[in-house]
Amino acid sequence: MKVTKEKAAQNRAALVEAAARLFRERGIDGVGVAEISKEAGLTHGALYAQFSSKDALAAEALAYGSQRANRYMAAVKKGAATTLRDQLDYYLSTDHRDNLGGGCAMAASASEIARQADEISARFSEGFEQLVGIVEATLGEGSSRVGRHPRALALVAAMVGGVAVARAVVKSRPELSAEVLTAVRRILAEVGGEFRPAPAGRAASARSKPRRAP
Amino acid sequence: MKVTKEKAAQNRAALVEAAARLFRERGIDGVGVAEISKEAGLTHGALYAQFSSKDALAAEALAYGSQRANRYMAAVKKGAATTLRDQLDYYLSTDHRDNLGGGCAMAASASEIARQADEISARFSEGFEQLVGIVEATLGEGSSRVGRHPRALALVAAMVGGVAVARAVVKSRPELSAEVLTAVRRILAEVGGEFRPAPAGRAASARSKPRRAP
DNA sequence: TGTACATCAGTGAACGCGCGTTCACTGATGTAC
DNA sequence: TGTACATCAGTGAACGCGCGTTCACTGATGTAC
Repeated sequence: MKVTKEKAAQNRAALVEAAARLFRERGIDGVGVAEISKEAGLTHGALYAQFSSKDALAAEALAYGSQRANRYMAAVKKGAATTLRDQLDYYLSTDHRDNLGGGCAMAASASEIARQADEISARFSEGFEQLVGIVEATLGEGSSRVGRHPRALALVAAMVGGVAVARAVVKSRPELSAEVLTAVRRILAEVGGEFRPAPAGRAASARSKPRRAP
Repeated sequence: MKVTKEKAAQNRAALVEAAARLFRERGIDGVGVAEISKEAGLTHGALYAQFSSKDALAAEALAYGSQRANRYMAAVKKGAATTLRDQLDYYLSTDHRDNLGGGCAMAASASEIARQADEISARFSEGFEQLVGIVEATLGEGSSRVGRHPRALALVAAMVGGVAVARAVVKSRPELSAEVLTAVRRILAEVGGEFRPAPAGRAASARSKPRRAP
């Protein structure tokens, strides 16, 4: 039966929300349209009244999830300016690692996206660029020879890889998983320019090495 | 009909090789046992004479693929010692990005592994640690406060993330994909200690910033 | 405001299909004598 | 070395199952008059 426009919009939103969570938890190919519909309190027929295909829903769910997660990243620290350190502490935390369904969609699906429909990978690219912009805004000057924008690209790619790897190894090697998160967090803080090595002195002349020949 | 032990071993190897390639190209859930068997010149029944399940084959295929790929990484530069730069140039190349089936199994499957059977994620962890060891062996001293081992953990996680992200965005944003590879390559070379910023001078006093307060 | 009716979101049965796995069977291998 | 036979890798039909998608139908909504 027909429902009010308002109710129909609510149903559509419920489908997107359920899909966003389930796809992150179990992958796009790992969840069926029946389960998504049921989770949203509907039948699978209703899904096809709202979306032309499962792929179309997946694309919208990815865009929705990215918006939501990126908004969170942009304001991790409540009531004060968010720094790169705050972002890294959240993104590369065990909490985020263990929260598949509620975390970053890119970390949850990075290596699967290449095999998905074009509309899905296009939404991934948009979410990625948006997160790069958010991270870039917090970058310090640092000591790197690499500019801010490419540094932000590398940071986000490394953050995605860090969480994906930490999730992949956590079942068999939980300590290794935590070490990966910590290592990536520390290295990226240095790259981002918040930590900087002491410029000289620091009992370090024995450590200094001649610069690599070209 | 029965075949010689030698032929049976060849058939088993052909199954593992076909599975390793196909799983990397299309994901473990994206390839059926029928296709793997056909690719190896057998029927799916033969697969079950060699392996107890698809998951068991996937675990062995992942181990096989990791061995193969890591052996390559350990000796990228032919006829001379392989440096970190050689490894980064290969791993973060467009060639590697575009060679799903022949490249690193971790980059191809990182975000899917968390959802797979325990035996599969255990093989991932082993391959990851092995690659960390290979990369660690080429690390320079660098200017980082972070030790060699955690630096190697972060490097490999970032390499995996860089290739996974580059693959995810290449269909919709090929230039962005190339930029990601280049950015990650340059940043990781710095982290690895092969590039180091000029310690002082270099028309840089205006660039230097006071160290962050604790 | 009241009535008539076209619209269309949602239902649920049905579609063809490919999945992983099982199993009775085949027949060359390789062992026991 | 020659013969008898148990082994078992591989075949191919069949299994139940869940998948994405379609479609005839329902009935409250919302519009036209």
